[in-house]
Amino acid sequence: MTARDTRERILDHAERLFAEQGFDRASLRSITDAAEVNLAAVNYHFGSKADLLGAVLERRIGPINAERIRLLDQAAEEAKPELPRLRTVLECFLRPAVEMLGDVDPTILMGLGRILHERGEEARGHFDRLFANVAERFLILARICPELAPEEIHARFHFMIGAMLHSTVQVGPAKARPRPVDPELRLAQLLAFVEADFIAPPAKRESKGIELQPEESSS
Amino acid sequence: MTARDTRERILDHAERLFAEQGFDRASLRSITDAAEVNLAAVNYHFGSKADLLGAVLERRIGPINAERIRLLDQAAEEAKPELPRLRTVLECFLRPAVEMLGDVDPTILMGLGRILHERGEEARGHFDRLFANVAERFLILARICPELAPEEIHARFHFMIGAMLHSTVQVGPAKARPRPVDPELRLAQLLAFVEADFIAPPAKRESKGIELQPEESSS
DNA sequence: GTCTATAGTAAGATAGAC
DNA sequence: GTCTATCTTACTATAGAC
Repeated sequence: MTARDTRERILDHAERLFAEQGFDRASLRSITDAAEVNLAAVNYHFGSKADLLGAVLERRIGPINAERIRLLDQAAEEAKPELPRLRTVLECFLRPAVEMLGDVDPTILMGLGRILHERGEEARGHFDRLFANVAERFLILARICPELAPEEIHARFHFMIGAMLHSTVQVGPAKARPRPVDPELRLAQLLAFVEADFIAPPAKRESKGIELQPEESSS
Repeated sequence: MTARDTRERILDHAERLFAEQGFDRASLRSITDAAEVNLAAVNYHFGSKADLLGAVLERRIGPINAERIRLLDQAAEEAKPELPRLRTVLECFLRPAVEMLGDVDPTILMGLGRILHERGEEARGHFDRLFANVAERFLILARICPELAPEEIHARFHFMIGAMLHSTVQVGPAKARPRPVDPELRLAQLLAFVEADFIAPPAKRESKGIELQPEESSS
């Protein structure tokens, strides 16, 4: 077995087990046992359990974010000397995720999405690092929506990311979750939702979007 | 300090720490330190960490479910010899939660809601136990919606519970979450959403309700 | 790069004195 | 009921042979 095999095998099973059980409950032993590699290989290749999670997320999200930037550059080029339309920019953000994650087991997507919530502050580090480039490039939104203050743009961008993550956390029995949906349809729905969020006037965003079902709980 | 104080103090701080950090990361030691009680008191009063979580959930959800059943009995009595209206029954389910949780710190509600997701199978036991009575009584929905198969009723009921839990998992930076919303407004919104879910024709429930933002992820 | 063996830590649980 | 002290277990991480 080559070193590359070992690395990939660890990543594959770490991803699955993190998603299935959460970061804390998935032990390195269970991961290396499943991957049929030695326990010490994790620290050799990744340094620590936290960095292993980082690598897992990087492998999924990195290519998506690279594609986002590629599409955005292309859209900006085509629109010159104007700015691209809001919807176009949002599509540059959403399309790579919908397309590149379409074939991934939804259970894994849900699980990884949950992990980014689960461990607020610790995951925040991974999160910020992974999205640093994308967030910076998509500041073009500030020029497309000049009526929104920078903090407002920032909040809405985070809201958009959050809505995507949020929507991964499916609830109820598995069979109640209808599965295959046409990717273009999904993209259109998501786009409509997110665009509405960006078009909304500043301030006073109480009863909109995902807030439509107000916070409620545990019962 | 009386025994009752000890019990309540443990429950208070366990609830907070479970909500803030999740079940696994909140250690019994951190809980007993915060509550200023002895470590062994947890096992004395609750038996185990898992049972402590059960008691925390019971304390919040138990009274709500009791009130749900009380309201449903009352509605059924008033409607005799007819069946109560669908909306009335759903309101019997939703109102106690909205009213009785209105004053609870949203952070705690979110945290507890997340825990019920977080640890799928383990939490499922608590979940089923806590909702057993309520689920049984609300089978009256099957008679009110005779066009829906029993499994369909069951799925939609779970979907309703899930939607409530789901909506607790707020995302994005804390300041982006607008807070105080009029309870009656929240109830009305939630009711509209849930009623729409129940009124929908059988099968083919793909692009409705919370599914409106399709499953998507990690990016 | 891979392995064995183990150090070091933190956790849940409990026995037994008071 | 409460406390101290301890048992047992599981984990991450690493040192060092190969």
